Amino acid sequence: MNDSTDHISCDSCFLRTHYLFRHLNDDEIQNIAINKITEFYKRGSIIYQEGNRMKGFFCVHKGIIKIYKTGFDGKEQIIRFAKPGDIIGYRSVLSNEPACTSTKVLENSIVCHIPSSTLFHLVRHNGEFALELMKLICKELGEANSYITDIAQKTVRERLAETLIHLEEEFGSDEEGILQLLLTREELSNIVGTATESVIRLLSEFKSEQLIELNGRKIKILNRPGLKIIANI
Amino acid sequence: MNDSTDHISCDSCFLRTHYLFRHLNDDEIQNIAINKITEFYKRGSIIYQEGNRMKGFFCVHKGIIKIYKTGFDGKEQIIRFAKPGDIIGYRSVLSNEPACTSTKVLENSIVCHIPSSTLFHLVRHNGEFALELMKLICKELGEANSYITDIAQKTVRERLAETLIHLEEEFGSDEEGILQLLLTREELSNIVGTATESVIRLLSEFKSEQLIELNGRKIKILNRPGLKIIANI
DNA sequence: CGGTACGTTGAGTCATATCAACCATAGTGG
DNA sequence: CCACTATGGTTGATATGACTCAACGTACCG
Repeated sequence: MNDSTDHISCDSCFLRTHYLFRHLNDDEIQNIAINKITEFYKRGSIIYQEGNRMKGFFCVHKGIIKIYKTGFDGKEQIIRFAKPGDIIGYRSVLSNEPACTSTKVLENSIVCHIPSSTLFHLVRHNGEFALELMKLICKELGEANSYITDIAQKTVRERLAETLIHLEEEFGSDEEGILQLLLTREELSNIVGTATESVIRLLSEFKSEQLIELNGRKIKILNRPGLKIIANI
Repeated sequence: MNDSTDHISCDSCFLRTHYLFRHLNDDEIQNIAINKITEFYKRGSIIYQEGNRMKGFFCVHKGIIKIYKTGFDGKEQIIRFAKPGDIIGYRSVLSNEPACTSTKVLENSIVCHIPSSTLFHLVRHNGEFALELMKLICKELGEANSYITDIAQKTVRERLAETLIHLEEEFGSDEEGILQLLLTREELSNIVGTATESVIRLLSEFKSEQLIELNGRKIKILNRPGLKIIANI
């Protein structure tokens, strides 16, 4: 399912100057470079699953990954997506608990595995890194809290409209205005928290209301403000 | 609404050796002691609200506080509760964003306000503290993720049963087996994410099924395993 | 004593889930 | 090359969980 490809150099990695890693000094980068393992994962492969003991976390270099929990009846609930620059699996490492989510690759991905010890060392010895990481976790927490309120209070129709808006904000759309991230109807329903059939029906409602255009998995937003009104945002 | 009562000494505070603060050295404790403000909040008062700019975070010394978001139609969604030893408001401080939740006092509380600068200083200079704080945030994040899955996939009946179990686990019950934390039906509905009437109906269903005993806000769990089966846990 | 907040119950409605059938597509293996 | 299977998408019919609205009871408080 995955190949080890040690081609990505940390020095030249675009993530060097972005996000989390901008406060690392040369030694710290070297430490990561020595200990990291770069892996290629094909679409459909699973990086880790609920219950796994994690030996480190992953930094996404390329690709898109969905992060989900499995409900007791086996239905997936998608929690978020990870894209280049995002890190996954850090929660379990920091808490020293088994993973509470699973991660599946949606677009062929290159991820770097960084061992737990490196993470702990950085948090302990680089305050700026610790702060940056905390900000990131807090951002995720804030989003999770909003998500809770949405799912608890909004209708499926509202949530679906909101999901479309979010998908465009997070992954953008191509020249033709088609959402970059192609999802199955079932995956959409696993974000919204509803039945697949409901997503299908509501999408065609949106289509007949001239809000979107449909072509298989390709979704084009025609009327963003209209969708936002439906979504109450 | 609140009085400044500077009686709580950090040296003798029971939180000194617990949770988050166990890795602080004497200087760091002194720094907190000098800069903190101890405040008393009466039942019903609001410590901070969505949108507020935070100048620091709060450490709960005594009392119980509910943390909630307000949906667009004004309905509260309770995210979690804070009890002695918990900290609140840190998310906004760390992210340097306005508060995204509001906090209301359910039981008369004593909280210590610790300024942002102290928090940042600790994270930057005490790696063990940073790690401990991260664990705490990660725990909250893990719970939020489970909550999302629950609300999205379980029925109201299942969620209400689960809520009762959680309330007992978190706050315990007295000698008679009555849940310590007394909530209005509306507050229960704001945890579960449903209408007040639905909570009332389901509670009396549970009662007639001998799962619980009701006496106003006092709820006594008679059949915990039964509730867990309903809740799917 | 009137006001306010909370709790309860009933009736009606609607959004959404469920079940079932069917179609399209692509990949597989004999 | 065709039958076979799996996966995903669509539609219709039906069932029902949960919400809304409305009325009323209760308790406490100033």
